[in-house]
Amino acid sequence: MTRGTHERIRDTAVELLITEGVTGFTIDELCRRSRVAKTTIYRHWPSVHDLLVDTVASQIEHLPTPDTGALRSDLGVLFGQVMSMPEIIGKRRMMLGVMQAATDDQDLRHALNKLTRERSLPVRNVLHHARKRGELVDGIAIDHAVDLIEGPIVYRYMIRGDAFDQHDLDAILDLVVAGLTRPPDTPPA
Amino acid sequence: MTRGTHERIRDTAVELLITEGVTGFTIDELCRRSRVAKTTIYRHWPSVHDLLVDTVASQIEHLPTPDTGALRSDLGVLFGQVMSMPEIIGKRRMMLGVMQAATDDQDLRHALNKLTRERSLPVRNVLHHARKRGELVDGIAIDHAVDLIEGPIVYRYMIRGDAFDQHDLDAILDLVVAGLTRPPDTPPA
DNA sequence: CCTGAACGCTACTATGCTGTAGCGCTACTC
DNA sequence: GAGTAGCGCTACAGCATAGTAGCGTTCAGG
Repeated sequence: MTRGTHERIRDTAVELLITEGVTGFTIDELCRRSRVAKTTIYRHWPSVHDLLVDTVASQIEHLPTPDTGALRSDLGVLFGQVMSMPEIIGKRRMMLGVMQAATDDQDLRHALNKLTRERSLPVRNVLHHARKRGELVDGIAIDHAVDLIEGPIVYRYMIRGDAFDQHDLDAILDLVVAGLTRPPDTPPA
Repeated sequence: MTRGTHERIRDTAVELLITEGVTGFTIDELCRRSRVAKTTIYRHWPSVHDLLVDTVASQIEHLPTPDTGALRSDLGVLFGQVMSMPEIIGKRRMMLGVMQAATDDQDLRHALNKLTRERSLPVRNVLHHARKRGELVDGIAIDHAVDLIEGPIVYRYMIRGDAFDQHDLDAILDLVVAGLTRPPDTPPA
């Protein structure tokens, strides 16, 4: 009965999407890699488009929210572990391709929105914790704070494609937190 | 002699790249839009790859560096005018496609690097001015400051594809400048 | 043993793309 | 008036892709 056929296709599809991107996400190539017949793939998914959307949606991952008691160290833990995932740097091609394809494809856009929303959830959480502790400067919108934190990191590794070591990460987080938090001697309003 | 053939192809190529992105950048489609024969296009460029690289390279634009005497207002002027360009939002698809294609293509990568470097030049300039005036906190690397400024803006409009009005821009710039500059009552070291 | 589900395989249609060959037309130049 | 540069047009080869048809094979379960 080869129960694992569906899973094998799905796993190979994930690997193919990550290594080759959207433009290389091909049924023929998927056949070669998975050693599954093309007709079998079409027995599981009606079209390559549906398979692509499914594959993108499967990339959702739920990250834990650190709670060290201070915004700066929370962010250090959060992005430290994100950056240490070896596979994330390899997802650059995938993400760029999906983002571009999503401009023309509503299904992909929905899947991608879920991905990015889920991805930034821990950042939102640690920001809310910081606000409860009175760390945050008054009047900061959480949305803008999320942009401020994720923007430089994503920009550097995704857009520019530059290397990104621990020193860079610390420097950027220091600057960001300096803009978001009140000076240590300033009491909450 | 139809002197304008080369220019007509080039102009249509720019329009095609912007509206359809890299995946839609096709010789056949270029023929349809420019009303120029396919053979004629190949008489001007040896391959579609060369034409694409040329088209990307032609998108370089030199922005003036504002000098209002303060970092915050410099950035306000700079990004205010960048955001007001109506065509820039339409270049999202193009940029995403080019960035993805650049991961596999050295020529495209060079062209893209020139583009982004030229694009961030005014930001670097106003940061150097701010440093000379003593506005910047000591020890900040200009590279990191550029990431901090451009990152959130690019992230929001390019990655998330969200709307971006004057209020959002001001809020983000306020936060960024707060992290980069010393408090008003602190004298330079 | 028989049936049916799941899968493999080959072949096929249809499309769209790159790049080239060959021929003809026009208009400028000498 | 002859030559020539630039261009248009049709046709083609070659390739990759999406998706389908038809038939054979394997294997579990009754």
